[in-house]
Amino acid sequence: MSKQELVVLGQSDENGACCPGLVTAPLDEDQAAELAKLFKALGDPVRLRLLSLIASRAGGEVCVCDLTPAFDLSQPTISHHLKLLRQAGLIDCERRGTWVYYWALPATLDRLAAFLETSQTAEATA
Amino acid sequence: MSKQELVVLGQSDENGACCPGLVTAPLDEDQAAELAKLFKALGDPVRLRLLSLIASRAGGEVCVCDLTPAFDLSQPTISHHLKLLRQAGLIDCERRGTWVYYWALPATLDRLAAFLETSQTAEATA
DNA sequence: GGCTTGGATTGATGCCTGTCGATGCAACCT
DNA sequence: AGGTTGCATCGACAGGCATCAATCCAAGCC
Repeated sequence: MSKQELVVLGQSDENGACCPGLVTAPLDEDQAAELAKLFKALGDPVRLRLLSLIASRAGGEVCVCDLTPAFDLSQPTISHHLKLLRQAGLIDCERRGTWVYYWALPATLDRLAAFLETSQTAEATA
Repeated sequence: MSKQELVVLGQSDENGACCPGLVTAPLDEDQAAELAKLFKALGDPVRLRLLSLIASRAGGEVCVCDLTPAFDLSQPTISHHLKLLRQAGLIDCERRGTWVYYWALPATLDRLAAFLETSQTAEATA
């Protein structure tokens, strides 16, 4: 059948869409290594909560001073986790005067979501 | 809009849909811990490749004997990774005569995908 | 200038985890 | 029964990682 023909679509690899989708085709080592980095960044309860705190924020931005007290951890530890999330491309930040603000990067999240989706909802109308 | 109304649906917590979605609301510690376990399972290149090999298989099943030679790793190591994927609920297996066959569990993958999706595509018609 | 406060960085420490060789176990085959 | 093959388990080891106290830097304030 043409099943294998279809898959080739999504993997342009140029814009960051990356990777054909988990169900679509086996990953090569490079793709797997890159995606693993992202999932590893999500593989910690503290980072997940941090990310959800940031991503669910109405204004789209959160000051670190609002994040730290939400955890029973030291300030350096929170800072460390934020750094990992940022290095993974899941969030970004900016210093604005005294405070540092973080926000989520939806593109990375959606990319991972698309990768995991098994029922390829062919929403790619483009 | 009714955006926030829609999301509440999926979080029944009874069937495994779990968790309101990353962008929707902050996670509590239990939700974060449970999801982190899943993402941690995905946070390794070898496991990602294993999962993609299994999930993309036409028949839906793969014999371990087909998986092991695809890696430059010892057989116990592959077995170890398969065990972790299975404990995470991402795959399951069955011994059939001499060989053991693995298959993917799409429900878990779709659940994670739905959790990560930022643009809640309200596809939950059910 | 000094002081204070918000965050990031550093270094150290203990745990977790990926890997392997060796072994065990189950199923097939003489 | 004995031998062989496919996988899982065990024990050990090395590297990675989460955490903290101490420190440092930047920005505001006196």
